[in-house]
Amino acid sequence: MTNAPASQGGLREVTRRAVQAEIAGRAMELFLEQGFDETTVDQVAAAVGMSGRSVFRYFATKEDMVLGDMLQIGHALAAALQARPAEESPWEALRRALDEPLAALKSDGGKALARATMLATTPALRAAAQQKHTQWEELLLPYVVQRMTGPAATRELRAHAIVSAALSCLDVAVEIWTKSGGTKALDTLLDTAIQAVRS
Amino acid sequence: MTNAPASQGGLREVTRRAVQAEIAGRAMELFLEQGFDETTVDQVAAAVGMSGRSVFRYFATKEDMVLGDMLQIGHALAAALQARPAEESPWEALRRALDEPLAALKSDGGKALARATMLATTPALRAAAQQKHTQWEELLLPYVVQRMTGPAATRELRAHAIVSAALSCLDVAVEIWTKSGGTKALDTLLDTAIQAVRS
DNA sequence: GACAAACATGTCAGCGAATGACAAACACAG
DNA sequence: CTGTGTTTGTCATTCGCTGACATGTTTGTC
Repeated sequence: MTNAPASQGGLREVTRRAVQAEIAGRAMELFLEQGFDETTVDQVAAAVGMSGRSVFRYFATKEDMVLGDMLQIGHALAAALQARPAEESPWEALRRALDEPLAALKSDGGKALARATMLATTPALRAAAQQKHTQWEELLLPYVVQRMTGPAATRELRAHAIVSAALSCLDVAVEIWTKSGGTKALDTLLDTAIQAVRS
Repeated sequence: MTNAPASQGGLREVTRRAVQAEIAGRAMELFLEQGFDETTVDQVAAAVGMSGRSVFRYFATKEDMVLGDMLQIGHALAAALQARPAEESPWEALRRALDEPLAALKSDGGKALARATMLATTPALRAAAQQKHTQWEELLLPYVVQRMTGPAATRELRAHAIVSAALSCLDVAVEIWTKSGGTKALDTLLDTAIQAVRS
């Protein structure tokens, strides 16, 4: 009546996001405190005052409490890639598209670093992150294919190889970055990695 | 004790390997028949006539029944890389070191293809395979670092990037290979992928 | 304001992977 | 045969995760 349903159940979606963020935040605290594997889902649930079952209605897996936003970032990355000028080569466009997420990591200060460190030292999280990484590849692939020249028959293969290699460079750069305690410049590391690969 | 004093005390180790192979074989049959996720460890155990608990004394995880030999291959790969002439560039040496495992895949006929297909379509296996892939990186890294020229400060970073990119190329090539049903030449796919990345 | 549909939550029950503890069966040295 | 060490089975338990059911709580409609 008086209120337009904004965006059809918009309120529900807002509260849902809020609860999700609350869970992720508390979970992150506990994980950093006592480790990811050493923290049970029920502990997280208790910390936010709900049942363990309900937590799984907000996150499909325990890992998603840490990596839940990576899919969003992937979409943002794809959008940024699509927005790059068509003249840029695949490598160039990919590198530029990574600028924004890279800056986000830097501005986030120690929080992103702590997260990256935990991610690097927890096998279960590493595995989950690599899965997201694969999703990114699928999101980015079409926009790289568009930029490919040369024989059409191998276009998909070559585009896929470039995307995968670029993300590998990102991973390596982030790894060295975390090992350095965040002192080294992440964008320089990435540039060096990419240049080395393209030697 | 998942690890072994290996070469010493041969008989025990031999029987152990034999049982391991037996389990892996039966497991593979069941997995291909009814799917990896749809097969319980107890089913595999029953098929080889032992308790579920004992199966876990031969394989640390269910995934290892499929991927158990990947670590060995990694060591073989590292040895092959080390054996390449010192004049070869990192990329060249890595490519040549991959020749043998590639040939093994080809000669194995449909078996390797079926395995690769299941691996590609089962998230849990993909994740585990990527973990082994990371182990490979660590095994190969030192021998690539040896081959690096240029500023020493970034040598590790650049070497790591190249190794990671090379294995990414391998993954992409294998993926297209499985999608093609094994018709396309795997080594050509890999060459094309590497060339594209180094553009 | 009443009512029905949609949604969120708690509770209970269960599956399957993985681990620890203990006892029995076995091989093998002396 | 006896003692030692390894392998295996059995039992119990933890933990991630899912399904089913019941109970409220919103939300939108008449």
